[in-house]
Amino acid sequence: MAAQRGQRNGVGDTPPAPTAAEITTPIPRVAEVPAARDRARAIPEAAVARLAVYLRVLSGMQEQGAGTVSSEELAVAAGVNSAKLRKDLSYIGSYGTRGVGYEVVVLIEEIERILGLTRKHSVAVVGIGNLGHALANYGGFPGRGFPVTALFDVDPDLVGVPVGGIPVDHIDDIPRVCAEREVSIGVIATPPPAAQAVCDRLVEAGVQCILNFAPVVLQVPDHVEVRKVDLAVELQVLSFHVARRADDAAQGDGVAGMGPDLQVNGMVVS
Amino acid sequence: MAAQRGQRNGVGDTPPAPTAAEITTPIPRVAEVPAARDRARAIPEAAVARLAVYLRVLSGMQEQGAGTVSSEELAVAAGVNSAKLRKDLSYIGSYGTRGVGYEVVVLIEEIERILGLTRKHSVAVVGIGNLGHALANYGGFPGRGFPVTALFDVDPDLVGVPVGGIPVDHIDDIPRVCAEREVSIGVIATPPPAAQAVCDRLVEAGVQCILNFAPVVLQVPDHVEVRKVDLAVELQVLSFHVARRADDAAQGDGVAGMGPDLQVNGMVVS
DNA sequence: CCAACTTTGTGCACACGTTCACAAGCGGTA
DNA sequence: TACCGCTTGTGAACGTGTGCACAAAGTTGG
Ligand SMILES: NC(=O)c1ccc[n+]([C@@H]2O[C@H](COP(=O)([O-])OP(=O)(O)OC[C@H]3O[C@@H](n4cnc5c(N)ncnc54)[C@H](O)[C@@H]3O)[C@@H](O)[C@H]2O)c1
Ligand SMILES: NC(=O)c1ccc[n+]([C@@H]2O[C@H](COP(=O)([O-])OP(=O)(O)OC[C@H]3O[C@@H](n4cnc5c(N)ncnc54)[C@H](O)[C@@H]3O)[C@@H](O)[C@H]2O)c1
Repeated sequence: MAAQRGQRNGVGDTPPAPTAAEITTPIPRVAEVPAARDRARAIPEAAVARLAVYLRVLSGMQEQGAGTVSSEELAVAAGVNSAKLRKDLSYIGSYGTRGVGYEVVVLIEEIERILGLTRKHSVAVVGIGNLGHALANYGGFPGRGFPVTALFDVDPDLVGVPVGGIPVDHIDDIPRVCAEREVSIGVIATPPPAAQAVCDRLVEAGVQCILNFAPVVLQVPDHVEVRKVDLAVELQVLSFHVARRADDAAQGDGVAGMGPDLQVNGMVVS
Repeated sequence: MAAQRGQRNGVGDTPPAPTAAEITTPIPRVAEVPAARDRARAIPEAAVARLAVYLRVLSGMQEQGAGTVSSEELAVAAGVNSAKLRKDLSYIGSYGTRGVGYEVVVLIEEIERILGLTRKHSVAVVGIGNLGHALANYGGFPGRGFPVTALFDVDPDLVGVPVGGIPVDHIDDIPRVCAEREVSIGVIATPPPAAQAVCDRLVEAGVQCILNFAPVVLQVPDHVEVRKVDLAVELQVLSFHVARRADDAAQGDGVAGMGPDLQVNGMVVS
């Protein structure tokens, strides 16, 4: 019976103290980032994900030699509306110049700081099958501050074999290897039945972040952050939209004719 | 001007009628899906994604021979709170029995119907590199109603080679092959610079849903639905949480001692 | 130095999503 | 039949996120 509320009970909610941020901040540090640290707590999850996107776009702009961007330009490039972009940026501070825009370099620095990218985050992949191989071979992570430093599998044929330049270790070595290489993010790419066990091992080894590709709901302690990538769910959501659209069309409403704007792209720059 | 964010603009809003459900619901139902279709429109995006998860969990329960589930059981298994689960289910209709729970079979049927899974959705993968191979070889999709029926690449060495049992076609054949095999979902797994061009080709070929793995913001017409899977963003969001947590620890604030409850994992089953 | 113009940063209202809490409905039992 | 305990379904409160619209702040040109 009963104690079911567990989830919200122990986790999500700010338990008793609504204070959170407006406390006087009793001089935790004289060093830089004075108020910014406090702000970090208040950044909406959705905004964090977008900041990562802005960062990527900004990097591209920097390579093309752009010195400054306006919120409008950046917004268009990132596929969001400019008000939202400015609000997102405001969560991390005020680094723009009114009448001008933002300095690309400054914005990159600040976003990286807020996202914790000033530090390298060592990544371990567990389950070196189809997906694990793809991840291990992918060159895009190290460049963005996420070096893949450890690979694990149970298959004895795989252990010792290097994949993407890194030899596969046996999962029994998770504790030792993760400690040695200071792994901070674990990626689970095992079959679903093995996922929870692997997750438990990673957590025991001190890994605090998990990216899970197995279609399973993982149970973890409060101090561990899990994000899941579930391709089947993505496909099903797409399927839902097709179905909804089909229904709309079947109903034969006036919108069907799609007069409003031709099919160039969903975004209007003006 | 204006139509900038096709995504939200065209869809989400409940136009005029707040009626929705509080009508007396006369005549529960004899003919199917009369009102249900209307409801489909009102299902929050977030709920749709969760319905897909419930569906997976229910399938597992069905295989284990379960006949009925209570919202509480299902909620725990799906990792959500039971009120949310019931609300989500209520969007698709009332298929439970008070005092008892839901019939697993019925729930599966209804969710599949709402998600449009009664129809098969043919999938095409474009870009048969690391990731494309993994996707093509993955056996989990066909079983869930998403048969991968076409593969495309530009690399002449790949064209004609079968991957996961399906021969790779050249991207110039996208229009023909997609039409022949009635592809309804396109998966983009090409390098970022090629993504937009590939997307345009798919759209031109009549594909209405795109799942994009390339870290690029795709521009599409309003009638095309795009979902993106951006692993770099996932990792960066995790990084953000590590950083935030590190800050919290550094601040050594009083919240640490809170001790409302220890609880090993977020969920209490009793 | 001022006026005109540009762009940021944000208060505010609204939309969306989550959670609570309870009446309504059902099965079982006396 | 009448009662009782259990579980659903949902109105309503609440919290989060989005977008508008504008004052503040800067730049440019005269
Ligand atoms: N491949 C895809 O495109 C794809 C798509 C969606 C979801 N997924 C999910 O990702 C996961 C991996 O998929 P895959 O196609 O790479 O599977 P796979 O079978 O190719 O690889 C699984 C790997 O995990 C290893 N393994 C098994 N048990 C293990 C354990 N206890 N500890 C460590 N390693 C173990 C196996 O030896 C194997 O190398 C699955 O959960 C799958 O559902 C994969
Ligand atoms: N591999 C991963 O784990 C991973 C992780 C995150 C993101 N991604 C993204 O997924 C995409 C694919 O990654 P990958 O590792 O498989 O890359 P890859 O280089 O291994 O494969 C890319 C494939 O696309 C093909 N290609 C190139 N241009 C094409 C075009 N115009 N039309 C069709 N095909 C074309 C290439 O021939 C190649 O086979 C990239 O955008 C990458 O950023 C991959």
